[in-house]
Amino acid sequence: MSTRIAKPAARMRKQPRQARSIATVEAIIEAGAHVLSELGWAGFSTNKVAEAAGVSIGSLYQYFPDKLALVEAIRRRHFDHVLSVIREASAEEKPLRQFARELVRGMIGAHSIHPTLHQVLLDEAPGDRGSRAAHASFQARYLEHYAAAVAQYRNRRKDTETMARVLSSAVEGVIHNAARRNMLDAPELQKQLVELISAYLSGSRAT
Amino acid sequence: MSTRIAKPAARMRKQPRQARSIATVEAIIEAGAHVLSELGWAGFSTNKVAEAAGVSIGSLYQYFPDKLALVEAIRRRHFDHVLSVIREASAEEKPLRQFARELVRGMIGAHSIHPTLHQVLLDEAPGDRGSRAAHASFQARYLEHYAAAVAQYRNRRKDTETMARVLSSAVEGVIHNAARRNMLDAPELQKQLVELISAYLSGSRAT
DNA sequence: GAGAATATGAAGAGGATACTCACATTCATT
DNA sequence: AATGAATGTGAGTATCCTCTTCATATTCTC
Repeated sequence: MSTRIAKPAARMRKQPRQARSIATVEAIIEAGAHVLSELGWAGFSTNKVAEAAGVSIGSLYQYFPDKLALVEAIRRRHFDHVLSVIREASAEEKPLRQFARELVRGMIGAHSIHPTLHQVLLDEAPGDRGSRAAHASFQARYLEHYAAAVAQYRNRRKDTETMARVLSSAVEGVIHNAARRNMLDAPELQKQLVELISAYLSGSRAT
Repeated sequence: MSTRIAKPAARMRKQPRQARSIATVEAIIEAGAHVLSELGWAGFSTNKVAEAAGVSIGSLYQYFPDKLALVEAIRRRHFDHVLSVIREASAEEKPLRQFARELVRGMIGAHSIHPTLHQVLLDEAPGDRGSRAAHASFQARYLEHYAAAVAQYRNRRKDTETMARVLSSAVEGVIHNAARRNMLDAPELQKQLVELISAYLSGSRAT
């Protein structure tokens, strides 16, 4: 990656300049992700986020003009993370099984801290204004990566997109479910998930 | 369906006796499922449910002592439905592919009306008091059915439970996702889901 | 030490919530 | 047709949270 440009800065009321304020903003976003994942969009209130961040509510509004701007910041951070994971797993050509293993490892990593954040972000949290576009674009790129993998391991040209959709939602389903039951670390679960992916992509031809 | 015995009646303030009130209660439960699925536990308010049911808020409290009793009624109805679907699909011995097809068809049917009800019921909605037990018991029986199917098509004795877990959550994930995008009826999606199940259960033996 | 950056939290203004109750309507039964 | 039970109504209560602001206090940079 070329020199990290401070991201387009998501709608902010004021740019943090000192190290102290940068840490504050970071804490707020992190706490926001936590609250969002734990309580859902329902329980996501600015007061709770501030408290969870160990910060005054005033500080929150010092940097985020409103609730939505905060959600957008959280969304952006999470999406970036997830995309990088898939990109890495599907980079280079590698044996199917290895791809599956890396994908599972990466996805579990991306969800183990905030188990349901992904779901909430996609399904519950509203995305008014410009975020609608970013949202769709994330979904598209997300699926693209899966589709690329499918195309690579499956010679059939048809149904690639559908397969990508099925695969991604299956993986998400398993991980989400495991997270809810604190089973994300169970190695046999990881193994079985790898198995599921491999089986589907290698395609058993039994009737 | 054999003669439906009026279920043990979930905690109710008053038993509906006339046809009119039975219809009212039914409308309330149905509307409740709708609201719960559409707005999540967050947006689930008794006032909204009453309005959606086309009934006065007073009528709701005529039969349900409080919000939780209503959720329990909704939960009970949905769980019964889902269980019967799995039971039917995994009844008798049948070829793997046929089992998969029937399972997919049934699960899609059970989720097409209230796409996310299942998730909300399991993850978000609280279950104080005695419902905790019913909740766990449902989960257990739910998994049992999957496990039975896994055991039937897979000779390996090990990991049956994990496989059941993986399978069920994968299926749920795909269906939930498809529902959110109004793709539940897409035949190629159904086909691919059947494929996924079959592939996993018939087990590709590549390392 | 001056001025900017950062942090605070009580308070305002508004809305939503679960639930009650006194009353109106409709039913089943005679 | 009449009577009492069953059913239905919805304005109203009290409570709790919400998002956000602002005047003030602290901490940093230079």
